[in-house]
Amino acid sequence: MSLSIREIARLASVSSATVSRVVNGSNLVTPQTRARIEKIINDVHFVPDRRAVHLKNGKSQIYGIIIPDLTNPFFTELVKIFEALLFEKDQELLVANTDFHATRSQRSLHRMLLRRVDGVAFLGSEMETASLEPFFQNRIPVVTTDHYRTATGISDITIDFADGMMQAVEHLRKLGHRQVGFIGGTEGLVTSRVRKECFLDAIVKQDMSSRDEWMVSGNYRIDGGDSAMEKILSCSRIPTAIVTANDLTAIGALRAAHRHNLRIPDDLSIVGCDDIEMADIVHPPLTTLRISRREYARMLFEALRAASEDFSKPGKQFTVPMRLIVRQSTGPAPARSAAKPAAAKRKPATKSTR
Amino acid sequence: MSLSIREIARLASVSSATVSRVVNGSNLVTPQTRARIEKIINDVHFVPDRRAVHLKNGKSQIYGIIIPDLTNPFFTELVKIFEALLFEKDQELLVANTDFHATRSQRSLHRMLLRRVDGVAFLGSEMETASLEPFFQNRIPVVTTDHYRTATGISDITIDFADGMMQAVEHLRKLGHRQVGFIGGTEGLVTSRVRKECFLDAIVKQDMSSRDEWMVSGNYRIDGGDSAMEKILSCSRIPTAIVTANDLTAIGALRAAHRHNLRIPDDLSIVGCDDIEMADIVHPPLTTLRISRREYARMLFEALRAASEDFSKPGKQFTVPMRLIVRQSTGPAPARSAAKPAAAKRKPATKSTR
DNA sequence: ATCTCCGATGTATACGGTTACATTAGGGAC
DNA sequence: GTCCCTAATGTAACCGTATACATCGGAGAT
Repeated sequence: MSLSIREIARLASVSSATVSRVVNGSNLVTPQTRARIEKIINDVHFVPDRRAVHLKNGKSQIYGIIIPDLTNPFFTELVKIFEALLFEKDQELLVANTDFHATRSQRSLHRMLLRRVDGVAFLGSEMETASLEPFFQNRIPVVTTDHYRTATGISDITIDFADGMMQAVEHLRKLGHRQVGFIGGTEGLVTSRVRKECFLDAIVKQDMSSRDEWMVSGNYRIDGGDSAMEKILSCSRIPTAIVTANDLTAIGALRAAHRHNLRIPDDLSIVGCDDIEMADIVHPPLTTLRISRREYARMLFEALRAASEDFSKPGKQFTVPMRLIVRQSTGPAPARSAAKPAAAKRKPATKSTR
Repeated sequence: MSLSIREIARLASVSSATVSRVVNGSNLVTPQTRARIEKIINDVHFVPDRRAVHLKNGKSQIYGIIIPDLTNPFFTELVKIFEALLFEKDQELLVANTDFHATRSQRSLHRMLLRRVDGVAFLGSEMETASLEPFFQNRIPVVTTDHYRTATGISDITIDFADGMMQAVEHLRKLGHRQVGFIGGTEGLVTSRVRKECFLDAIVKQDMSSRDEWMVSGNYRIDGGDSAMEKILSCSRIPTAIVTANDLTAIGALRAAHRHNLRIPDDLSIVGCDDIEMADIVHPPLTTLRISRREYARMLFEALRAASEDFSKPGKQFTVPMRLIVRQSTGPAPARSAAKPAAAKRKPATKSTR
């Protein structure tokens, strides 16, 4: 069907080895021979099949990335940077989206294995540690996130939520807030638990308080933040500030708050997390905990590169810092302390005519 | 290094063919033999190398998608749906981001070729038709967008901007607008030219008017929309409505308008294009021309699938419809006709304390 | 003129699977 | 007991490339 190196060899009346040398720029070929073969290659549009090369030399020049939500800007910005890093090294990126499903995560991991990718960045949801065993066996580097364990060839990256939440809570405390709520991520994920615990820890350490009914789960998406906010607003008392598991959640919370005619930040302060581009565009712009995608992507890349070079080295534990970016969704705590402001009665309909 | 099928064969004292049969579930194996081999496979965590399979049977089970901007939600939503479609068929997706660079487009295309992917969806920026020649030669299906030409194995998808712009302009006309501006996409791209021409066509056909100085280029991103809007607002007269090349552009325009204390839609109406999720979240929610990602992704998929099955068939030209979604960024034209409203004098600084 | 040496090219095998074809063994029909 | 058929297994070639090693021939040294 498609041309092979032997076919070219036949056309040029040389051996396949010589053609291979020409293709790979070996200097063991006469300029004349080279020219002749190159002409033929151009004439027939011959393009060598890299798959054979990869099969031959082991490496596939493909990296895989498994992420939970391809529509979350945080991940796409990350993927974009990561892809650019790979592009420079002539490597490519296989993308798998899991929608937070554990089974999709597992299947995606297994496929990466079948393909013998050169490395996998697993940012997906839960995964059994056991499923990384075959990667070790096949000497395929892996970098996980929030897995809190490393092994030979397997590194881990965690985000410094402990510090981040501390910054966010301190910021709120200085603004006079004492009653703070939290909208978390998808129920049952390790990363959700971590965020929540770090938040609670910060609250306790700074002598502030929260309530069980103000700790609601979201789903890391806008709609989840929206309905979580609805739940909080239906409590008999509401907090003066809310911290969220990520920016999309915060944006959803913002939308629900607007629907209830709450003024942000006058009636309620909201803190996001990630600092996606959108955070600066919504109204009001979000105060949020920034996670540098560039730094994050570089860690993913470095972790995999290091393990590629010397697989025997033990994996490394990386930590990504968080930095509070103060914008306009947080402000001084309202005078009424944790009481429902008048405006919070739900207006039956907005002017929406959609 | 990593286990091969022959290694398993040796451990089980059978031939590699038998192991292969076990792996592929052939019924030409005794239950006892099968059980014995399966046990060994499990014990040593053997995972067959798909690359060899692909090399053998030609297909690689990988599709490639080349897109201009991985951070544009329109594309990521598209990629997500496309990936899900492939996932069902046990196929995978290689993603390449071009950032609108022609050279990156070319290189990405070439790499897809080297990999012998089973098909390529090219949503990138410009590309020479000639670079598709080797895809034809290697019988690799391609689907392009806004390329306005097809060939054997090469399909094309275009968005019905002519109809879409007509809907948008008609909507504005009914609201009393007569003076309409346009913020386009990146200068020099075919798709930008098409959008602009369709807009102008609609304006002329509906007896409305525009001005050269109200026709500004953006870059399909938020910042481009923002600065394009700045340009329009610096004109001696400004239009009462503005149509944009995509939602991100519209959102940027919105931001600039807010900065100038223009009320939307009271002072100025804005129409977006794409209907990304964000369009419904910004303030005010955007009136926009919806392009169904699901439909679009399915066309990409169908085009490639059809060509995979029978490469000899000529490519097909698909058209994606646009549908106007009216939200709150458009309203009746202001009384002052194309005159600058008082508020449009730029306030030196907003309350931004960022 | 002979011997070396090296540059240019060819030969053959490996990579890890699949599979057409060959081989073997065991059971049923006669 | 022979013959035949078939189910189970083995053998070997192939996919497209890289490359270790073999070969060949000409230039330079002696």
